[in-house]
Amino acid sequence: MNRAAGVSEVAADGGRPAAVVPGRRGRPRSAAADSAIIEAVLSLIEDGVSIAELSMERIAREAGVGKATVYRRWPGKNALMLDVMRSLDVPSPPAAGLSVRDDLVSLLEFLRHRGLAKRGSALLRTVVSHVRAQPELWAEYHATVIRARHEALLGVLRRGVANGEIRADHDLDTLADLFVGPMLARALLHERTDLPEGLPADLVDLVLEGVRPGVRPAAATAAG
Amino acid sequence: MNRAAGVSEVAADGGRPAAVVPGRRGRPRSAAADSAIIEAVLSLIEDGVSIAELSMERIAREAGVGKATVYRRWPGKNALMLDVMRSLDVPSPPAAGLSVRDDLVSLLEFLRHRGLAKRGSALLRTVVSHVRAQPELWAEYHATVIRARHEALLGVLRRGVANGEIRADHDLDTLADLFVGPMLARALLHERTDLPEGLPADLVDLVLEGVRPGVRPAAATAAG
DNA sequence: CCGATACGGAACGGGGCCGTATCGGTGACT
DNA sequence: AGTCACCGATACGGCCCCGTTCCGTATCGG
Repeated sequence: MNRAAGVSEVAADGGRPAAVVPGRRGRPRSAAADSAIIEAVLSLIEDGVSIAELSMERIAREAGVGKATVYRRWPGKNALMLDVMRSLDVPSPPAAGLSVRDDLVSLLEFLRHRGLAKRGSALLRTVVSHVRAQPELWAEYHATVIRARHEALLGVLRRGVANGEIRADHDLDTLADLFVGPMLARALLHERTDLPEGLPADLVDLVLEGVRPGVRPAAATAAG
Repeated sequence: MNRAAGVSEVAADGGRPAAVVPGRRGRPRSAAADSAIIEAVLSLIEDGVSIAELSMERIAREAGVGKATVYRRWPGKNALMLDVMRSLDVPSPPAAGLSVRDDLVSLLEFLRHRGLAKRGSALLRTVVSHVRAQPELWAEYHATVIRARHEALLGVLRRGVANGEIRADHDLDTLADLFVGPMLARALLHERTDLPEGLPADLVDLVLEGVRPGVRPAAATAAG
């Protein structure tokens, strides 16, 4: 566990089970092994095994795979974990194009399912905890996954600013946090970590309309 | 690391370096050792040592203390970490009593300093990551620290509902997340994890007034 | 067919940590 | 003065893990 995990072992190739070189001699890599290993990690974590208790040996055992087969694909646990994280990510939200409000809802809805949903939640929380605590891994994950999501959200917000649905007098990054943050808080801070069905819509409307009671017409109206 | 960390070793006494029994014979426990140990953990983490790399042996070494001295106080690493977390917590926010809006700001301001502030941030993030990943520890920490903060926030919100500053048509827990979540998002998701000075006030006003541009009595700026 | 590379399994030497025990010494009680 | 629990230090057996290397076998390209 404590053998001073190689710092740059991730940056090397960015992870990934090493695409098989086309003009390759000999027996090809088994795709089954690839997924068996990833699945083993996920399954162990889902069973409540903390990351600290995960060793390469145990992972290989659970996957029914030789240790060498794991090391042939990843240089170490960090690189493996990074791929596990990536495997939890899905390509991208479609970004429908309805009203900005609806886009926001579906973006948060996407978050609700992915990552923060019931089953995956223990899983993602555990993995994220580990990655978060390791600067190298975190930087990589941030650049890969989080930034993409953030950009998607920013896109929607920009559209909202352009068409007047979103106020223009604040930093867009801050506004983005207003939408994502409550989901995060709910998933991380409370005892029940599953996110109820209607939450995204509720949150979006609340954030849009504000917490103050004053009644608002749907669109802009000069009050006072 | 992987010796199946005793599950209930925390619940026993809830941690804490074992208050010295009054009618006690012999040499009393050294309070200096108590704090040296806690400080050692903090210092190591601040130096970027991941929790997985923290061993009781190393902690004792860093603290200039015999291993036995550590084990005399805490039954294991989990209990120790729990106390370390607690040591990061400060008694409580004063809860001033100005306008509800101002109370919210100072509550978030309190959060900004405590826990999420610059220096403590790496520290708290690391420790929290570890605790979060261990259900036993998390439950304990949640019951002790998080619940208290949440209740304080709920109190302010209730006052707001009573005097009309806060809308009454939503779950208070949800509203609470609206305020805390963005702070969390900012501290956890971004690359710069320090929270700028004016953030709490900005957030509170944004959440209160809403993200829609429609002009409101209190807010001047009308966009587009 | 042959050489190359993969596979699962097992073993290797090296190392760190766990939690306990045992030192000689120390200091606050009675 | 005497007692007794503390102190730091050191050592212990046991365990697990690391990352590599070696098997014998399987499966590809040439």
